[in-house]
Amino acid sequence: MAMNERYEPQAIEGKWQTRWDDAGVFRAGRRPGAPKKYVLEMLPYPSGKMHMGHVRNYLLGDVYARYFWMKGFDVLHPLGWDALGLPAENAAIKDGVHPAVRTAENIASFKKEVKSLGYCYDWEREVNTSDPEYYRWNQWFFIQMLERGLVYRRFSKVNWCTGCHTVIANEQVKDGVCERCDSPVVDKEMPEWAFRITRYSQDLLDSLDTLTEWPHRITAAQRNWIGRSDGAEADFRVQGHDALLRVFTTRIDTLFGCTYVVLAPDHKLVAQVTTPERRAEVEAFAKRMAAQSKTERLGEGTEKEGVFTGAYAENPFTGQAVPIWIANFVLSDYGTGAVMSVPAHDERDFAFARKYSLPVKVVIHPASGDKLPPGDKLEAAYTEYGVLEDSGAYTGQTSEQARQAMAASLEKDGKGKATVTYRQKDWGFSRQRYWGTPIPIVYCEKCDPDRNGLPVPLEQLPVRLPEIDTQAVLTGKGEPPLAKVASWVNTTCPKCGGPARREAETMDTFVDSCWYFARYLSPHYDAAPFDPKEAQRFLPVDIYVGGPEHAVMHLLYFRFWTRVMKLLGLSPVDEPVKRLITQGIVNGPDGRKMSKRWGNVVAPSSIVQKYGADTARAYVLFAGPPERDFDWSDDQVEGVFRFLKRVWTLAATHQEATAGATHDGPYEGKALEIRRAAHKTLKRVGEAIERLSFNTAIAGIMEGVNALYAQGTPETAAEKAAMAEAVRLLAVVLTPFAPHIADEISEAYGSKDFTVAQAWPEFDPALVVDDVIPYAVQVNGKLRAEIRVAADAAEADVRAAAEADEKVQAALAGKTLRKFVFVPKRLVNFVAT
RNA sequence: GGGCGGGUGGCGAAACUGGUAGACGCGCCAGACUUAGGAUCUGGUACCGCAAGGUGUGAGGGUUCGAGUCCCUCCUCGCCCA
Repeated sequence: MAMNERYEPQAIEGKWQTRWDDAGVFRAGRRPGAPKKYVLEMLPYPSGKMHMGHVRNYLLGDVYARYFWMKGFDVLHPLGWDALGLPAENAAIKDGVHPAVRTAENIASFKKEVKSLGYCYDWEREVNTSDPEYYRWNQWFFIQMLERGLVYRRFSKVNWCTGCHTVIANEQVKDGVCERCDSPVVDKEMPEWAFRITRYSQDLLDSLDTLTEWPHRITAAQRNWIGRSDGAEADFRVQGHDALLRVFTTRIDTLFGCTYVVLAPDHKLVAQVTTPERRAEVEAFAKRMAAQSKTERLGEGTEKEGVFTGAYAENPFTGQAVPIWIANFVLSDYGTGAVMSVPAHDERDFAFARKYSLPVKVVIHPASGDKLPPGDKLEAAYTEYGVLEDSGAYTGQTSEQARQAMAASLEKDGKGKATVTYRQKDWGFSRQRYWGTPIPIVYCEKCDPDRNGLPVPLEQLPVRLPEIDTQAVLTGKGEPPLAKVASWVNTTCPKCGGPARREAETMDTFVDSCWYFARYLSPHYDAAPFDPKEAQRFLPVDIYVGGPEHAVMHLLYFRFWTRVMKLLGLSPVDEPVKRLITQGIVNGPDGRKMSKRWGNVVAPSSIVQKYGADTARAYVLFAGPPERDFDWSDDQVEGVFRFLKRVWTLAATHQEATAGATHDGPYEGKALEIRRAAHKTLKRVGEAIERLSFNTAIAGIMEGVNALYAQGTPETAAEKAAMAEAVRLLAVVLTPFAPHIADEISEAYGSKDFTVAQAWPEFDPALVVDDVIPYAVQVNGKLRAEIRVAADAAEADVRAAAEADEKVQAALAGKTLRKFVFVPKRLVNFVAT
């Protein structure tokens, strides 16, 4: 069929999307004998409208998925919906629309937009986390984990968001406010359910070393978040009491410099050891601290403060008595909730000691250079490692030696030991919300008087969310919404059959995204969360694309869950993802984050409408490297559109004349140049894709198109055949970036198959090397001339050609040659004085 | 404060293991075709200079025949963690 003269994306894109769908070209499993690739983008929360961040995210995966199809792999590239969660419920509180209704609407419109960009998803595998057939497996995992001690109920201080009226995770607290709604977060004592992720802290840490294809910043963030710290515990005897005070320190080598110890205000020994005359002040202080949040207590500008308890503790090595204080900067849930203070060698302790006139004793000196002044003259804490002084038997040892020796000695005497602590805490996942996975637990007063909770029997899963009167139940206030649904919350005990109550809390939605990547393997499987046979075939994910903001939440939780799935015998892999790609942000044209507030939002739909999906795709990829942020530019979009028009015009111009052109003999002259341009482009684009350099891949195609234009109209049969081949190859290399125009051109040039179903051809090595190449000629490192010589010219020939150049001769005149540098196929350098 | 990234033309950016800095695109300038063009095509475009030539990758030093790239000191912007 003859191509239209004008490039009209609107006229072709919908057609190809329908054809791809109808033919099912993107269905995984079509090539059972071929090696697989699993390409995945992070599960989207379906807001009504797609934004550019989504477009970019899915494109990065899409380029790979298409490229891998063409490379002959069996590709799994699915998409689904993170459909439970707060935004839909918050909206319901405002306008009374049931979250399920709103979510369904949002998914429908979001999906329509996704489809308009021509992504190559296998829609047969779409999953929706709000479907009971999905969340029943959250419940199933919960029960399996409960049986294995990986889920437990605890009574603890939780982060309570005053805006969302729910508990949120540590990771969701930013600067003391909720990252979702910016409301203040306060500490609240509540019972909650938690995953024992800390059982895997060390493994999650060690295994980071195997994630060699993850961005360094992400593994670094996880390492930091897990926060392993190697330290020691030491017991101080409390004078006048039969009590030991256990402190945690990372600097046991400074123990001889300890001049006081500090307890967390809520440490359990405080009440016991405080002397009667200090009691009033200590209690008042503790009460004040209890009312403050963690961030208030530890915030940047917060003054260190504390009070003396009146009690004394004995240094386990020297027996020396030091006062016991309580202070705001010691937290009960880190380490042992008690620290030994060594003001000479810790900044915080130093500031505290100076404020309250406590003694400062120097016990570490720098390994080289001047010694420190005595404690009372010290101007700042010396916190580096060094050599011990005034430290009994350890004097003269280095910090490193003393850390080992002192911890060993404590352990031998039963006064302490070397320990490892982690900053990472267990993952509290109870949420006082409706639109989440019901926690499959019932409370029976008869069978379970301690209210530990009884698991719902597996055969009764899923525990479905009840139908509700939205306005009556979702008020945003008070007890968990499900507690108000009497017909649901009142149930029978699975053990005795008597009356019981259901757990009214729901799960954090991060649970959903922990294992969705495995559900895609067999989205309708009903014997387990997924089919282990498929896991053997498709796991791990080969390429995972998403935002770097998920460095420590989702990406840590789902690594944890991967371990659970292995433990349960479902999956064979240790890590979920081989290669992680974190994409940069698409900012507005003004350089600010796209936001309604700034009025700088560029809607993907408007770009698709005006220029077509191919332009939107190619522009977003051309704008810069995947990991980097970029500012939207309307002018650059125009430029990319212009490029696609050039591609179209090139193809349309030569279509008729080259149709059926064949040539058997060798190619020469213009025909050869056309073939060279095409094969060089093929090589360059393939290499750029492998390197994740999509912007230069597109630049390479642009160069190829420019080179073909420069060749003008093909005249001979050889030229026509070469041009037809070149246009077909152009369609091939365009496929990952601009698949619609690629298929349209390919079809017009006689192809019977989708470009994505064709093989990515091998370039002809003979066509990508030039016969004559330029050499740079330098004299003393400065460029003086450029010469063109045969590509296979020997050093002597290149040198002779270089010496023959006038400019080189001028530069060398009157000088003595000291050295000659020859870099094959690059440059020569005359070093002369 | 700690960790991690970045600083290259008027702008977005290229430059594989040290080897012609600025590919490709935008913008701008000129020309062609046009009644016209903000369509399209062709050419030019780092800076200074008429030119020869010189200078240039945040600043300063170093290693090297040769440094955007490696080493040291510093400035600056961004993100994450405190």
